[in-house]
Amino acid sequence: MLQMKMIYLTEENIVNINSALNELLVVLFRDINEIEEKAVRTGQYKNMTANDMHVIEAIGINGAKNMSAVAKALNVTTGTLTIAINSLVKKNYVERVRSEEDRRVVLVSLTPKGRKAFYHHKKFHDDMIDQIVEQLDEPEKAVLEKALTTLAEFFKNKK
Amino acid sequence: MLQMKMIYLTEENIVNINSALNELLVVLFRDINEIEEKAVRTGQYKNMTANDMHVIEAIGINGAKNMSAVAKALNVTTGTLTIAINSLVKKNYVERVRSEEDRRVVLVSLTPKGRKAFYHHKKFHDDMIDQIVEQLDEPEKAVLEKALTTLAEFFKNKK
DNA sequence: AAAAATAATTGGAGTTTCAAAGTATTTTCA
DNA sequence: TGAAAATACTTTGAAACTCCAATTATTTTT
Repeated sequence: MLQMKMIYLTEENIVNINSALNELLVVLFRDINEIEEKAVRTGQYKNMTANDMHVIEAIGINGAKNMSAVAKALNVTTGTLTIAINSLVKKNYVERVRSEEDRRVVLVSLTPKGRKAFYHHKKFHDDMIDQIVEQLDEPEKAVLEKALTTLAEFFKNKK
Repeated sequence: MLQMKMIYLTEENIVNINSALNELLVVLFRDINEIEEKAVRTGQYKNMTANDMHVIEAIGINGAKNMSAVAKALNVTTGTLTIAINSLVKKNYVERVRSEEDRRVVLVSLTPKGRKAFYHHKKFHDDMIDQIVEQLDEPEKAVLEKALTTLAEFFKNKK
């Protein structure tokens, strides 16, 4: 497969692109989480908080994880996670069992309801990406990937 | 000015781009706010929370704004904003004066210290955009803008 | 064994949030 | 004009989330 792409730019276009980019990124930064939360907290997931979603995402659907690992992934203390898990267990999104191999360890995993919530959240991401990607041809996707990689790199350095 | 760009893609590249894009966006979404907060809370701004930054950004540097307008811009109740402003006044980032024209109205504006914080935060955004933009040529910037516009559009529909 | 280390929970204190009630002021209109 | 309604903001009370430090239970080290 082979593609060729030509883009013609005027001076005026170029001047505007930088400030447009700036504005877009600022808006996205400011609203991203809020919008995601609103989009995900619908229907049967009304009683899930943004925090609940993050914890569910961190536990994931690949079997049980211990508290320390999940807390580390979320960048919170285990004390904080204990409280979050208490609430998720009460709401029946998460199951909590003590490890047989090491009785100090507590393993958390998603219940069927928790897994459904996980996929519901994932769908938001997938839809978003689909919508972006379907507007772009392959060379454009390659460019976007490059830009996002740069962005990710910028963040990694700041961390 | 005129530019011409050619990109050749193999089948394999194309398959990987979608999943790479997906992963990048997910990572950016998850970490954006946390990283921004860490990047901004340095040196003399150590005692500023992410919340403080948002309020300072919403007040801006173009004169005083009343509480309702700022609360609306931030998508919080005025009660919530009152508490945030209490803290910012105590920390000397914000000044609060009652309007002479309408004594019900409270006007908030940034102190010199608040304006410095505003520019400090702005610098983070500017640096980030510079770093991305300097890696891209003009046609590439146009593609990035297109993708971000799509993303912003996606959000607007979800709101 | 006793001491040290590890994993998680608990308790206390501080923020941030909202909804609802309260206060002060201005506008409406009868 | 002056009572009622509307507006702008603050306060209060309750819930959610956070951390740090203390505690409990268990395992590892020496």
